[in-house]
Amino acid sequence: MELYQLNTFVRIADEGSLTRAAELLFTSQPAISAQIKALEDELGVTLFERSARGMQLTAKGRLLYDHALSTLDAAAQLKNQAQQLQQELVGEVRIGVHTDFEFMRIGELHRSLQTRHPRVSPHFMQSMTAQILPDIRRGVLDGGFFFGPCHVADLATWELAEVPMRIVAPHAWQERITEASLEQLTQMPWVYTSDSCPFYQLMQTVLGDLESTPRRVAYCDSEDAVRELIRAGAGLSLLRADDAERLQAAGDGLCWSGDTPAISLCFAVQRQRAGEPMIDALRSLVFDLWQPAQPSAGSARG
Amino acid sequence: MELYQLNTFVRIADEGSLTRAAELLFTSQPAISAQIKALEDELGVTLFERSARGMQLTAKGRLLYDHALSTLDAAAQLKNQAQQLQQELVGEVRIGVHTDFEFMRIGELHRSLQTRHPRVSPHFMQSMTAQILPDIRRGVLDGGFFFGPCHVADLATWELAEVPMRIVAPHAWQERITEASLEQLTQMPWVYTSDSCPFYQLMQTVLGDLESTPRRVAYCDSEDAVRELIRAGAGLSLLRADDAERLQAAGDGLCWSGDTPAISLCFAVQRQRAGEPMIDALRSLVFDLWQPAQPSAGSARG
DNA sequence: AGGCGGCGATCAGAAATGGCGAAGGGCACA
DNA sequence: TGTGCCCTTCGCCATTTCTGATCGCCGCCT
Repeated sequence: MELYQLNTFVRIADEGSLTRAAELLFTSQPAISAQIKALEDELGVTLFERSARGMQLTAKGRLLYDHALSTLDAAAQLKNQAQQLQQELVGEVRIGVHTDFEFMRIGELHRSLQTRHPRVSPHFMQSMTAQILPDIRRGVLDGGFFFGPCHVADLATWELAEVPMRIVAPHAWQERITEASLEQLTQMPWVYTSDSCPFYQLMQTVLGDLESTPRRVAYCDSEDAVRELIRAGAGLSLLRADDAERLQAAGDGLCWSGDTPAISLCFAVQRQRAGEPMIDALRSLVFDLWQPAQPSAGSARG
Repeated sequence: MELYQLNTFVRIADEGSLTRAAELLFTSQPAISAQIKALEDELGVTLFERSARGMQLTAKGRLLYDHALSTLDAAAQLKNQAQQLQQELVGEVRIGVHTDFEFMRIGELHRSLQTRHPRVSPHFMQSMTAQILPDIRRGVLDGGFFFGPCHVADLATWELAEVPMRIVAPHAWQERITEASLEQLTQMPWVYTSDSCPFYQLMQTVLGDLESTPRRVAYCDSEDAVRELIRAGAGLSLLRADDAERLQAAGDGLCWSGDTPAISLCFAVQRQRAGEPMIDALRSLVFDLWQPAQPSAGSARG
């Protein structure tokens, strides 16, 4: 029993005539005669009464007709679903997020993903730059945000924005910080991040040129820990400007007034997966959200 | 897209391996590989991810899997239904009933039919012997009861029972009837039935031998009319014994005490349809109900 | 009553399709 | 680096399916 036979079956039943059904099915009359014969043989049921005026369902045929219809219906639904899925993205994407979700506008990203690709379910995994890049490499993540430097040899990366930074001190250090030079800040105790962290590299850039190396009183991996240590009066550190100002507004820290270089907010995917529809859609949505000045900056070209 | 492809599809999905699925389907591995390839091409959707460990559903494949299952399910239901219908009788039977339904135990017949052949819906059509036999001939009725003589040239008939008859007179004729001879009854006015009615023939049998032909004051077609005319005092007539006694009990008539020949209750179907399962089942149920002495009496042999 | 037209069944040959075994390439695991 | 497993591809064969012609049947029209 095959679908083409069932289709023929209902067609003949609807038309009441084998000959007319054959025309509608763009085939010959003997062909579908044989199909029905085979179907009747297999089912062990006479489906039609043959007469000089055509073919008419028997009582049993009428009962089986409904089942044939629903079978064909289910098959049609399958084809429809497939048709829809053809153009549609389906599956999961795992996206690494290296800093707080609010700043990264993950809510907006999620909303636009849901709208444009409703069958894609995103996993937003909070992590750190130092974790995210190897996870993308290993395929644990499909894409991820990170803080620059943007160029990463073996990944496709794009710079999304420049994020202003601030040097922040504990609140109690007001008189020591105000008017202090960068040189003078170096003498004070610093809360450092691990050396794989881009903040570390930024600190090296800012402080590394000076003669005196800064005093490191602590190392930590997360911005949250940095904030907490500043709040606790442990030492100075670098924070995103918006973060730093919030800290200052809450009376938990002080922003140093001098210039501080910005850091690049970047996005990365595996280079060899850059052409995949899912990856491409993800990149496209991230771009829509962040509107980077040069859409394909960074190492994506290389 | 055909059912065998869908079957292969779910089999591979369940097994997670094309090779194992091929074994279970008693076919070769290249064969079902081609089937899936054709299915994927037709649907425009990649159903499986191929790896060195086997085949695994893609996200889209997982969505289509359910539809494939329900299609196969509907097809299986069709086959089951057909399987059941193979041994089952389905359709309508039209049965002619020549006298009142209660006497003919139509309720019981209906019940046994419903029990043994639930998909058969009977039409019980009240009629008269003179109508029923031609209706069977013409195929308007599939079978029917009638009053004998049982032998009907071109039909298959069976005698079910001997039904005792009575000569019944109006209630007011008590003194005229009691002790009257058949010869004397003939002198009185008679309610006759049409000459195609077996009651007529029975009357002819009973009265025809006598010298004096009976006085016919009325002709009518239905037993109901006969009863009513007796009740109204119009004349004598023949009735089924049970009917006659009920009439007498109600004070509406008098049973003549002399002997009256019985009439045969018979059942008929078209001779050439005697082998059809539906006809045969009907006959069988009628026999179960009436338990005739010689199951295949009458002209069924001839 | 007889001929005509339409319908489904059947048949032989042709076309298409599905299946098989062998060979090939990729990946994991040892 | 080699071995084994797994899916794909290829050429060939067997079976199925389709086609066009023909037949027999029945209802309808003349």
